[in-house]
Amino acid sequence: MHRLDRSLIAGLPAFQGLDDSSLDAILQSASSLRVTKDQAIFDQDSDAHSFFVLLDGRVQVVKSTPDGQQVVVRYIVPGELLGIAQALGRTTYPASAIAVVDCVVLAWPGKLWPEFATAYPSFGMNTYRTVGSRLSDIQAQVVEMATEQVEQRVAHCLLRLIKQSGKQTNDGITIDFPISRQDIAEMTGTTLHTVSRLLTGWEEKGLVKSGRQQVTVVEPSRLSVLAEGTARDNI
Amino acid sequence: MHRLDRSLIAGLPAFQGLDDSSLDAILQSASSLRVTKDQAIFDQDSDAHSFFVLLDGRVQVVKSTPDGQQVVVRYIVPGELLGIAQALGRTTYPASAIAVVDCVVLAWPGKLWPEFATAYPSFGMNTYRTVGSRLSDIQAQVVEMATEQVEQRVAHCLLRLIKQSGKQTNDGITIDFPISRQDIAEMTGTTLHTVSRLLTGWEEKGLVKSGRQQVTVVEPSRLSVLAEGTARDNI
DNA sequence: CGAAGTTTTGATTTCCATCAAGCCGGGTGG
DNA sequence: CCACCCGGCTTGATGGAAATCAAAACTTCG
Repeated sequence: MHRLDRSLIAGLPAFQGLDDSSLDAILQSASSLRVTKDQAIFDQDSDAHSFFVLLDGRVQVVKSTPDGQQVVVRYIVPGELLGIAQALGRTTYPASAIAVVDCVVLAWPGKLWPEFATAYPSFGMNTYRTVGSRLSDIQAQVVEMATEQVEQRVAHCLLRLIKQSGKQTNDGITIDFPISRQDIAEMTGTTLHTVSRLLTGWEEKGLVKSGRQQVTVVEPSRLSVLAEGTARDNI
Repeated sequence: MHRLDRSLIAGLPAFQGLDDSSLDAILQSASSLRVTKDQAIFDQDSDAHSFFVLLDGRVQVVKSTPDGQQVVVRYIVPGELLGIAQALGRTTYPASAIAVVDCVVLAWPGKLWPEFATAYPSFGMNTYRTVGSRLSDIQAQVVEMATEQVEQRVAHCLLRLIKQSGKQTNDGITIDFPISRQDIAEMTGTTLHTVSRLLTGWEEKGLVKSGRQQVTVVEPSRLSVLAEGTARDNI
C-alpha cells in the first residue's frame, strides 16, 4: 500500500483549516481509486459504504425514478466531495455517480464519517457548508423549473456548465467533458429532441457550436440574455 | 423580560441530546415572538439577523424571482427550524417566511449561531441533519418536476401536505391551515386554473373535498394511485 | 464495413398556459 | 341591515410550447 501525499487534499475546501498532522491522519484511512469512463462510483439505493473526494475527472450524479426515467442532479468537478450520504444521516446513496471521463477519487469508509466530524470540527463544518450550498443550488433549480420555459432552462444549464467546467478555446468556452443532448435533457426536464432543436437554432444565430457529445458557447452574454426573459417583457 | 421554560424546546429534534443547563443557556438568549396571520417573519434577501424555531402555527417559505413570480418552497410546522441562513454560510435569507395563521416563534440573533454550534455540538449536528433532510426532500422535488405531469405533481403535493399537516376529520384528512389554489399552483409549478380544474375533477370522483382555502383528501390511497403513473403504464 | 449510439428533422398530438368572463361568499361601511 | 366590493374560485375557449411518433443521417469504433 503506498503512501498518499498530503498535497493531494491540502488545498481543497473540504480540508481547509486542518493542520498537516490532521491531514496525514485523514489520509491514512483513505484509499485512492481509478475509475474508468462510464463506470459507476456508487449506485443509488445501495449501502453507503464510502464517501469520496474527486481528485481528477468529471462525475455525473444521476437519480433514477422507479419507472426508469433519469434526472441528472449535478456534475462534480475535482476537489468536490461526493457520496456524503452519512453527512445527511442516510445509510444508502440517494443517487448514482458515474464517471463521465476517467477519474481518480479518494475513498473513505463511511463509518469513519462521525469520527472525522468530531475529531476534526472544521472538516465537519466545511462539509456542511458544502451541503448548504448544494441546498441553495438546488432550490434555485426548483424555482427555475417552476417558472421558466424550456429554452430558458437549457440556456441557464449551459451557462452553469461553462461556469463550472468551461475551458476557453478559440471558438468560445467549451464544456470540457463529453455531454450528450440526452444528458442536457435530463438536467432540464425536457427531451433530447427539444434540446437538439434549441442547439441547432442557437447555432444558426451564432450563439453556440455543438457536435457529438460536445457543446461550445460562443457568446455567453447573448445566451444570458436568452436565459432571462425572452418572451415576457418584465416591468 | 420574562423567562422561557425549557419545556418549550426540550422535545424538539433540534435540541435533542442537550442537557437541561444547556437548554436553559440557549433559552437565555432567545426571545419569543407572536406573528399574526399574513405577516412576514423575514424577507428574502434581507440581512439574516436571526434564526427561529416555530413553536405554534404554520409558516410558508416562498422564493420570488426577479420578475415577481413566486415559488412556495415548503411549509414549516411547529418544532421546525427556520431562517437558518447562518448554517448555510449565508448572510441574507434565501427566501421569505410568511405566517399563514397566527404563529409563535422563538428567535435568536444570527451571530449566536457559530457559538451555539461549537458550544453545543449536538445542536449543530441536529441542525445539519435538518439541512440534509431538506436537501433530500428538495432533490426528490426536482425529480418530480422533471419527470411528472402536472396531475401527478399536484397529487403528490397534497399527499405531502396531509402527511405533514393533516388532521383527521369525518370527511377524510384535511390540510389544517388555509391554502389557496394559487398556493398549490406555486408549489407545483402550474397555474391556479389548472389546480382548480384538477380539484373539481377529483371532487367529482370522490377523492377530495375542497372549498375556499381549504382542501380535504377523502381517499388518500386512491390519490396515491393517481400520483404514481396514471397514463404511462410502466413495465 | 457494419453496428451501435448520437443527432437531426419532420409531422402530429397533447397537455396545459393563457385569455376571458362570471360566480360565490364574506366582510365592511354606509 | 343591506349593498357593495374584493379575493378566491370556476369554467369555457383558444393557442402554443413542447412531447411524442417516426425515420433518416451522421459518427465513431471495433
